[in-house]
Amino acid sequence: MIAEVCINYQDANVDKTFDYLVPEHLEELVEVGKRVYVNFGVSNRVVEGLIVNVKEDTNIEKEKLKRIFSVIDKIPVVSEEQIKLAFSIRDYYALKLGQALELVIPPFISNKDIYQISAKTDQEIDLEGELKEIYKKILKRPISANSKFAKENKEKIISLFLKGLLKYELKPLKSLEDKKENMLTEPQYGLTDEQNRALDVIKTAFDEGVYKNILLFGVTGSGKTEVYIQAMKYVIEKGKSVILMVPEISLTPQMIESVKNRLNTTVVVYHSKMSSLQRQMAWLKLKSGEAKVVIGPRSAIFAPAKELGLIIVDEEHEPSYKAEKSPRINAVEVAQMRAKINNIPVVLGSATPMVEHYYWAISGKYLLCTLKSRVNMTMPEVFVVDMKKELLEGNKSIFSRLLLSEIEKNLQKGEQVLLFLNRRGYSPVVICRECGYVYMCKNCSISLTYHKSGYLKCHYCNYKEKYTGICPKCGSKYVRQYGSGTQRIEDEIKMYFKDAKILRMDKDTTTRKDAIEEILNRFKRKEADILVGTQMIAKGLHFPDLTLVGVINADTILNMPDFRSKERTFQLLTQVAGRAGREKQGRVIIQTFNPDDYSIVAASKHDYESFFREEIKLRKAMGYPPYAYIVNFVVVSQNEKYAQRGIENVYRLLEEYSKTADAKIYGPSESPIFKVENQYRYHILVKFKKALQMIDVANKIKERYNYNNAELIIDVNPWNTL
DNA sequence: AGCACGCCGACT
DNA sequence: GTCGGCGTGCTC
Repeated sequence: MIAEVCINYQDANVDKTFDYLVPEHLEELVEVGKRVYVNFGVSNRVVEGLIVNVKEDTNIEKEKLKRIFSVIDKIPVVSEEQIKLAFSIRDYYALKLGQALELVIPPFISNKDIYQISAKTDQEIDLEGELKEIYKKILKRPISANSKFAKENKEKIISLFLKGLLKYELKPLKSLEDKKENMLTEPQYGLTDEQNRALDVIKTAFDEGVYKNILLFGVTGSGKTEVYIQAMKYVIEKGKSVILMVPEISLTPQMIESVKNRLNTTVVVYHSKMSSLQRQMAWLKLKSGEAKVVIGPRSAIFAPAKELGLIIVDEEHEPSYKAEKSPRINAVEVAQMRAKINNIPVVLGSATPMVEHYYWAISGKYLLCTLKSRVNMTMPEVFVVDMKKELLEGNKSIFSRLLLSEIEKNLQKGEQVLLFLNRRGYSPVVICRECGYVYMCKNCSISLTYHKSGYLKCHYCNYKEKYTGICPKCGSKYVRQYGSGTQRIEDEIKMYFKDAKILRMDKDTTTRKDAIEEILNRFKRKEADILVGTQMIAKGLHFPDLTLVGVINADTILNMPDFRSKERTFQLLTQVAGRAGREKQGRVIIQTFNPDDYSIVAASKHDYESFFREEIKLRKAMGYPPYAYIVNFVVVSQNEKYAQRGIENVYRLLEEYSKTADAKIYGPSESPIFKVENQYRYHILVKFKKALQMIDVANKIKERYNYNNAELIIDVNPWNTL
């Protein structure tokens, strides 16, 4: 018996598996997905590894193989399905095997805090000196695998393991069962024809047992959630489990509640902010099959759901599904890989589908289900205000005359207002008027934002310094703040409407736990008339008396140097507009310097189709997705020279490997934000015509890049190239 | 990660 | 000549 083992998956430096001989006494314990201790390298040091495959004697020269000397886990910590998924992820994102496996290994397993070490027999064994002391201690009472004692005596404990005296096992769990609430309520408002059709498509795909993408394109309030719930019910009744992905757990409490109440099974939530014990419980419930539904953000796609039958991705266009840090996976793509492995359907739900997904839906690659009619709701009226014109006509304020008069009306009627600006702080730029000096972050090539607290802050690395009002370069007192963030909006609104009660919700006011919920509840109880905020107020909120939404500056996203900027603008405007008048008639005012831009015009008319038609033309002309597959090769180092040398290496490799592929190379060049957290960044953007060629070239470069002074990050299908 | 191997300059 | 610098590559 031979076990294929991935070594050191935590530090991810070894990018292949190794064959080990399984000694006879371990044959029964060895299983794919369990961790083992093995000797590794010339010095034979003891390392942890994960069994990814078990095979019978083949042609391998067994004399060359080392032997596994102990099996750590009683039950596999990773399923064979999850290992397959890790291999797919490694191939697609050109990751090292260890990096990919780390994604499917539950975090608490790495922490080892649910494991304990105990003695195998209850007899005192004949041992010498310190070993005896340690053994006696463990015999008396099992120790936590993560304890200080275990760490301090690692070597000796391992040698006790080698003697076969200790075992490694799951700690008995404290009973933390949450009460099963039996609040099963049936839907009132029955399914509409459109909903029924969508449900049938999902059921059929599930019954057929094939991998298929189903795009559920439904406007806000068209009842997507109801379709999800009915589809989940169907799948659960057939004994299979479901993963429901949501962009952000804190903003979807209503959905979680209704799923919990409506489904006759244990539903677990799976995300990084849970306590370690909560996560262990969720993990065990899924692993045992007790829980058939898991809800969570990006990381939930790796949950150990047993016999997976369906994956649903709600708000599939949300950027939070794409990881911004390496490994830069996209949970939607991972969902598709996992569905493919299991031969099951994926439902992608959105009111503003990602351009690629809609393109594939109308070209027949995906199935398309459309929900057009809104349940008990009307669309808000949208006004686009040309801020150039406002300026020409003498209005120098941040607010247009229309917005001010509409706010006034709302305050008089006692109805609420939402003001949206995609920028926190007071002013994003501070400039000396005498010498032109711009305050920059010491660690990043980013201008510092002035905050009302009297500090200048970097929104990339959180560096902050006290604001003195005196130019550090020339000593002048004529330093001025330019542009506005949410803090300034709040201040200026107070000047116009002295009696209005205002709440602000952005990253700065929501650092405390539960702060988001608190602010939203206060607004819901009508303790404030106006809510000012960033992105986070755009999603899923529902306030009956909110009838006016103001977008202070629609251009902040539009002007980003990114091919998705128009799509993001359309999505965000549509989303934030959807907050107005969900029960009463609502109004939306969009302030912009580009009133004719198609993304803004289409959003104001609630017209996805016309936005898509314009956007897809542009994508085709410029050779962007879905007409190309993009990889961003980024090389990063604290030392500018090293980063430069690294990217030159990548360029040489690219020239060599992309010869036979249909590829266009852009760069190398400095990344748009050259320095972040004291790391210099160079990048090369490559467009491929064929996905397979992209994967092939990216993997070859990963294998051949060996310049240790600068790290190479390969971003497949990037969402931002800053 | 470690460790060995090997190709080059420095130097008893 | 050979000692050791570190760049490169391997570890079942």
